[in-house]
Amino acid sequence: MDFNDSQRAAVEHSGGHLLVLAGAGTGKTRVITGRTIHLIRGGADPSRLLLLTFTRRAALEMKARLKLEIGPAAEEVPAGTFHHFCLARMRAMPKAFGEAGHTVIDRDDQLQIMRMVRAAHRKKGERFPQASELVQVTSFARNSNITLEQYIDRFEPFEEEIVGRVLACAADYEARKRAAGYMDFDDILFSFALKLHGDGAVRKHLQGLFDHILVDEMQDTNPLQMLILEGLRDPALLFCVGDDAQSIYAFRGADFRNVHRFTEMIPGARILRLEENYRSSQEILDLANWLLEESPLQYGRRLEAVRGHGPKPAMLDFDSDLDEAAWIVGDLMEKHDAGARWADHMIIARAGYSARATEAALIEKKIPYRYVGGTQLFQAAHVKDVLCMIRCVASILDEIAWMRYLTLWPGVGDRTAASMASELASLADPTPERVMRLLGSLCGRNPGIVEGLERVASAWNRPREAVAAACAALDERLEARYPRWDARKRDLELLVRLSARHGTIEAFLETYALDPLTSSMVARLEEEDCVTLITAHSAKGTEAPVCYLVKAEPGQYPHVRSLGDDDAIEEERRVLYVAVTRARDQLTLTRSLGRVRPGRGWGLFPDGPQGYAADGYFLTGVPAAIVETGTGGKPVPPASPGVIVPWRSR
DNA sequence: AAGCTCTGCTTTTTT
DNA sequence: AGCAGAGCTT
Repeated sequence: MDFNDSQRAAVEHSGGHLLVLAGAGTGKTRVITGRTIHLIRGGADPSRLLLLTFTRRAALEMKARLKLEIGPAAEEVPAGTFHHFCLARMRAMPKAFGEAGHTVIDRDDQLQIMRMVRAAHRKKGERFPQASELVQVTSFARNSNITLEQYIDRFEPFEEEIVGRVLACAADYEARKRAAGYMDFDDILFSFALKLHGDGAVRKHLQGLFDHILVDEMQDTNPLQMLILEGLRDPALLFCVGDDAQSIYAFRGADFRNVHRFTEMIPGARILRLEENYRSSQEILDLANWLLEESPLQYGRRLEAVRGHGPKPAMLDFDSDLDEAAWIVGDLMEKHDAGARWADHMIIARAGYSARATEAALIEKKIPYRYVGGTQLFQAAHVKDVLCMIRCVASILDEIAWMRYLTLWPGVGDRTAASMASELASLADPTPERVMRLLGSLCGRNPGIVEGLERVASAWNRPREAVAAACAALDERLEARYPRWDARKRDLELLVRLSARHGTIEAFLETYALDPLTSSMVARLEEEDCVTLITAHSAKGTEAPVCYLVKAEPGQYPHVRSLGDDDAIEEERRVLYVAVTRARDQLTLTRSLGRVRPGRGWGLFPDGPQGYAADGYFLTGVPAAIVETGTGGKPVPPASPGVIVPWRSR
């Protein structure tokens, strides 16, 4: 691999902890993988390196790149998300961590528990925070390593008179979770960090495992994750890579002070900067640079294109999002007809729902696409139904799973299901036979409840068959429950196929809980050359030659929900910055006035178009020199064909 | 106690 | 438009 001077300095850095501040497109991934290879070639033991990434996808990509460069030795390098890593270590030390047997639960399950405890604390007819808000707030506090009381003092999110009951609610949530043997995402980090800092022997052991810890997307780490890094370092050296201009996860507790104060927090650490952009044309970077210059914050960042010049970004206005979608799809087809690959195109949306119109248009024109960051396959209701049935067999104590499974049956509602679940939970010596017998006596006119479970249990050691048995057992129930069953049923076939890749059911369940496979990844298994539809958040770390940024309009950037909170608005700016800097050769921003026809949904401008001056809209006043504009679905006249310098060696 | 209907809200973003 | 939660009817 070739590197420029600053990249090489980072890759070959010796002695001491290092933070690499790498702007968008400056070869961040390249540097991390380069560093890993450099260490291995220099004699480091691959299994004593640790690669921590922010998403599972990033970890997989990193591994793939490593494998390409150094072959099978790449397999020995532990790489994964913080959550993944912590959980694996905890599982490996069951004596130290009492949590070893715990079931990992996802957000849906958290909500389920919170809903149950919330009902007990809410006074009739009172406005009380939704379960989702309660989960969000407690989660944020834990990731920020502060107590809920401190959080409430600082942000005052609730009315005075309900604070006491919110706290009680949170306490109940914890108790209930513990009693059922559940561990949520935050528990994974929290328990690990607690032990790491509270138990000298454990810490010593963990510190002895690694020589180098390499961290990707450092700006998105939260205080809890920083604590984990601080606990693991020395003698292990930290090599962290990040870009504060791309910090977009503050809503989840990420704190870019972990980047700004790196040298204070990690004594002896040094900082290196990467500034040459190898990804985009200068025209695309001009827009990105302008965006940051408009900010009241000093990012002190100006991206310079190594590759040279290309066409200006285009900004096209449409009457409605349908027109917008139709135009994008038409443009895609034109490019494809002219010989471009579908895979070179990425459609970036602010939020899942804002991609819907485009997705519909893609489907209509039968353009192959994958959707990254959208609705996750495993969150689809019918998939959860099947998974919960399997969880019932896995654990007699899995209250959430039992509730969900039992209430699928006719004549069984919350009450009946709850009492059945508690009978099961209190069963002394719960052998499978006893469980089934007890259940048989409880389920009255629904013998199917037990029969299905028995079939799953008898195929337990063959994941594929077990999952297939669960699907078959529920087929009739689910068909009655969901409209458009044919379409949904296909998801279950996928589920069965996915399960075949796992050795045990437990491994299958855990993988899904921790890394919910998006339907897109499933799509990728089937379709190689396809357009990528992706949220701006998921797009971080990726790139494509041609990018469309849909609904780049007022109300989206900044998102209306962030108005009134300066920090949140600034984060929104960075989201837009991330989106813009994904494009290599060509960037098209599209927007519509969001006019709504009465009775059809709601829009940001229910009273009709109000122009583009709405509340702090970031793209108000982009200099004409920076973008080409166009309206009404008519694209701008083709921009002067810019010359893109071919990839230069880096 | 179950299950239906109505209402009102929804839409950030993800491990 | 679609869904979750609340309340009403059976």
